[in-house]
This record gives sequence, C-alpha cells and structure tokens, in this order.
Amino acid sequence: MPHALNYWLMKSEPNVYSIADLQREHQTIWEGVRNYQARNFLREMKVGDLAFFYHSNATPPGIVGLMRIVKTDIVDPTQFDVKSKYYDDKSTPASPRWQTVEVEFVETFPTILSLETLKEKFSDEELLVVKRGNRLSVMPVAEKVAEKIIAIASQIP
DNA sequence: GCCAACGTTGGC
DNA sequence: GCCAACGTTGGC
Repeated sequence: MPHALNYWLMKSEPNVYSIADLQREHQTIWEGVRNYQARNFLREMKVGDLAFFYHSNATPPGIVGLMRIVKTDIVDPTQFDVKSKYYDDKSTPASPRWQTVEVEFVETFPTILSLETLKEKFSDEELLVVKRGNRLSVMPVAEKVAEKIIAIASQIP
C-alpha cells in the first residue's frame, strides 16, 4: 500500500528564488534551510508529496503555486561551499547537518492566495503560516486544509 | 526602514 | 542549565 500523500508549505523570497524561476528551471534543489525544525520537516518528506510555494517578503506575501517532491535525503551542497552564505563550518561531509529535497514545478495558481486571504479562511491552528510571528520556512499542511487551498486557488479569479 | 517575534550563541 | 545578548525573519 502506498504511503499517504503529505502536503507542505515552503517559503522563498521571490527576489532570491521565485516560482517563475522554478517554472523556468522545472526542478531545483531547495537549498539554504538552516533551521533545525524546518530541516526535520524536509527529512520527513516523501517522493510524491506536494508542497505549496509561498512568497515571503513579497507584495503581497502569499501562496503562489504548487510543486512536487521528486527526490529526498539530499545533502545540501551549499553547507560545504565556503563562498556560499549558507556555508556551515561545523558541518562535515562525514556527518552533514543539512539535508533537503529536490522539487519540481507543478503549477502557478491563476491568482495569489495572499496572506490576508489565508488569514480570512484559516485559523492559525489550521494553517501555521498565518500565525503571527511564525518564522518557520518549511511546515506541514493538513490534507483537508490543503484541499481547501487548492479549491480556492482553482476558482476563476 | 521599523520592529516584533523568535532562534542561536556563549558566558557563567 | 539559565538567560542576556545578538542575529535573522518577515509582515507592515
């Protein structure tokens, strides 16, 4: 029996890496997560899981599309790159600290689901990203909530 | 640019 | 193990 499909939400600042970048490149390694809670969620991901792409530090911030996890347990190469801002001198190839996943583009939603809209539709218990002060860049999304997000996103604008 | 929230670091 | 200082995130 196949594992249940899990849903996630992953944040990126569009001036660093946007959904348009992912659409053009088709797939990417999700580099640069340096928070243990977020990394632990990355470690839990399974091939086939779906993740909402969230633009943070954007105008407006919000969910802009969907991607799929295509490879898991990737050692984030930037942790060993001394020229990278994500370089971690406490991490060694023998025991790397930071794992991540490879994602592929699925779709850009016809309209952005702004943080304001998400706050209207969901409580902070249903959807962690609407919680005030939340800084986690990778988080799980409950299946029912995910289905509702997709339904809202699919409506004709 | 401001600043609230919160994670990390390091002295003790 | 506590906690003050510091750095970062990210909405506004």
